[in-house]
Amino acid sequence: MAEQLMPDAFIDKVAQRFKMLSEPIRLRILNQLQLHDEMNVQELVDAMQQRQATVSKHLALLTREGILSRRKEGLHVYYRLNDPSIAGMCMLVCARLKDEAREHSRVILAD
Amino acid sequence: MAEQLMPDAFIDKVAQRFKMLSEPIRLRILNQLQLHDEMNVQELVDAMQQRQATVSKHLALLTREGILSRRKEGLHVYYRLNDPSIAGMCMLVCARLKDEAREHSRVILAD
DNA sequence: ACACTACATAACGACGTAGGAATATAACAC
DNA sequence: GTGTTATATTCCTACGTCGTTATGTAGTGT
Repeated sequence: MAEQLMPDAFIDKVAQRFKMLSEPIRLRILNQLQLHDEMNVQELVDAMQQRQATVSKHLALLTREGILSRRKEGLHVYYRLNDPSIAGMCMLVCARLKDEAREHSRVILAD
Repeated sequence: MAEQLMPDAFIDKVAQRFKMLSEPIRLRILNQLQLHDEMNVQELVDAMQQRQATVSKHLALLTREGILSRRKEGLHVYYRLNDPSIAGMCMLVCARLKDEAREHSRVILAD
């Protein structure tokens, strides 16, 4: 008999963590921060093509969740990735999506 | 320079996948299906303590997303986990949450 | 045919959260 | 102090999705 995926007591927190990763703009922010170790808000605003308020709000969410760290330096605030599990999660999902795509095309071709 | 977490073209699909995992009730369904390989709707309704319509809708979402598979047998419909990446994702998140909790208590104790 | 069961779906209201505009706050320069 | 810049926050509206209720549909049995 297989074990549980997660303890019942963790379910709400796990759901919350996944929710933080369920917005494309937040994933794009994480993607940027993976490329450039550290970025300030304006740099992210430029990269995201989104309003400063919008970016700031997502940064606040990700930081409260522990996914980003925040470092203030003068007028600027620098963010960086603070969750070593993120990379693995994204890799897992991407690999799975590729598998699905491959499987799907195989089925299509089999017709 | 680190690589991207995911290709830009995948971002929307990755976000969608995470969104499917961002509801406690859906995680509880996945947890049940991990324990009992295959369950029909009524069995899941009983385990979830939720209305049949509610459970059916979440099952439909997870199935359309490719996370569950569906097998009809007479009047009953049996669902099972169909995404081998789910277990790894949940493990990663849970491990991370535990790390955070440990780190947090360390900080607290250090005061 | 009718009745019953298991499940799916539609219509509805409630709530959460996204983005936009405006405003507040903080740090610097003068 | 005033002014300016970088960032955070508040208020608002719009939209998505949750759960509930009611109804539809498919399969079985008589």
